[in-house]
Amino acid sequence: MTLLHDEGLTVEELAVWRMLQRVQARIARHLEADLLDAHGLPLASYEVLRQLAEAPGRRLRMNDLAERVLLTRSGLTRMIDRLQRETLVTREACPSDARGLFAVLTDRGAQRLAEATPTYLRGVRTRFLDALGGDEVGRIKDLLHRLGGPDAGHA
Amino acid sequence: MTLLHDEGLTVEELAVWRMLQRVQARIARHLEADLLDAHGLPLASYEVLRQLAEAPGRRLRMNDLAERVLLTRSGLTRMIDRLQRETLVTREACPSDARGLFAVLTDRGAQRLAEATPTYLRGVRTRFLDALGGDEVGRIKDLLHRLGGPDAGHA
DNA sequence: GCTGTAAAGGTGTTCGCGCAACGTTCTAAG
DNA sequence: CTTAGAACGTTGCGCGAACACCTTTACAGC
Repeated sequence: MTLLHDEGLTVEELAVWRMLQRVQARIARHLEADLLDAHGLPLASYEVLRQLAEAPGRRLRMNDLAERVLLTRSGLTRMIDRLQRETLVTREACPSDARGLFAVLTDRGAQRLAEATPTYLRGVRTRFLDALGGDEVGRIKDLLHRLGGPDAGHA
Repeated sequence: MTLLHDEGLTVEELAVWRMLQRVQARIARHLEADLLDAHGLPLASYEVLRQLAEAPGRRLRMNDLAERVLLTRSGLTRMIDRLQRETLVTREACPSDARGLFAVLTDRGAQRLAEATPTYLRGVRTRFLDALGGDEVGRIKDLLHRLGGPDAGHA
């Protein structure tokens, strides 16, 4: 229980944070590689398509979508540009607010998502869940939920 | 316990992975911002300096260091270039292997690290640990350790 | 000794992202 | 009605990272 400096952190606590970083990065990198060379789809793009697929009307406001996929609005603009170039997504005006735009999943986008999803799920299974006991999923979920703040809950 | 596709994942399991991503990204972004505007030091640079400070002789082979900070070798080359420009790090030849280079922490680097560390630790405390009960640290450490694979253990 | 293979590190290039600034539209206060 | 401020999305810019490739060195087999 050796304390570090005057912040009252133990080395163990610090190590936990480092581990969290490593684990997340490692898994994300694997998933990215899997998706990329099986479907030419970056992980971030996959997440965007998935969010849209889950949203009512397959559409989400840019701002809203940006928050969900942890991108800035400008970052999302470029991402949607790319996806639109591949005709996986369209932009549609928002009737109730002329400032707003919807990102809308196209049929091709939905199909592409469907193709990639098995790869993604298999990756999550093998890179992540297999290392955990089934009962531990519930516990880690509980812990992460506490860390996720007030949002972060989208079953 | 609804299952997804044919991979045998539950929605809960998938949600846990998403949460892990969100939590890590959110915290890292906060730490980055804190370090950046208090000391003009990106989080990744901080991690490099810290790894060097903890290493015997304040030095690490480039390849070795790259793995620890989750960078490719080329990424680390540029990073060390930058840190060297600020005289926080030096490169030294490896006596036993002419191909090898050490990245070595300078005194200025150590000092800069010391200045930034309270900010870093305070960030980890407030953005991460405060949301956890003390007893939960041990549990999450155990879980992450399992996910971290054979390495990832540096107290 | 040579030769082939692998490893270490660096370089050219490309790409994705965040920040700051901008135009547009909505909304509230007067 | 007018005007100040905020919200939404986009754009110019610079930075940081990965990928593919290159040089140099180490090490194995013959």
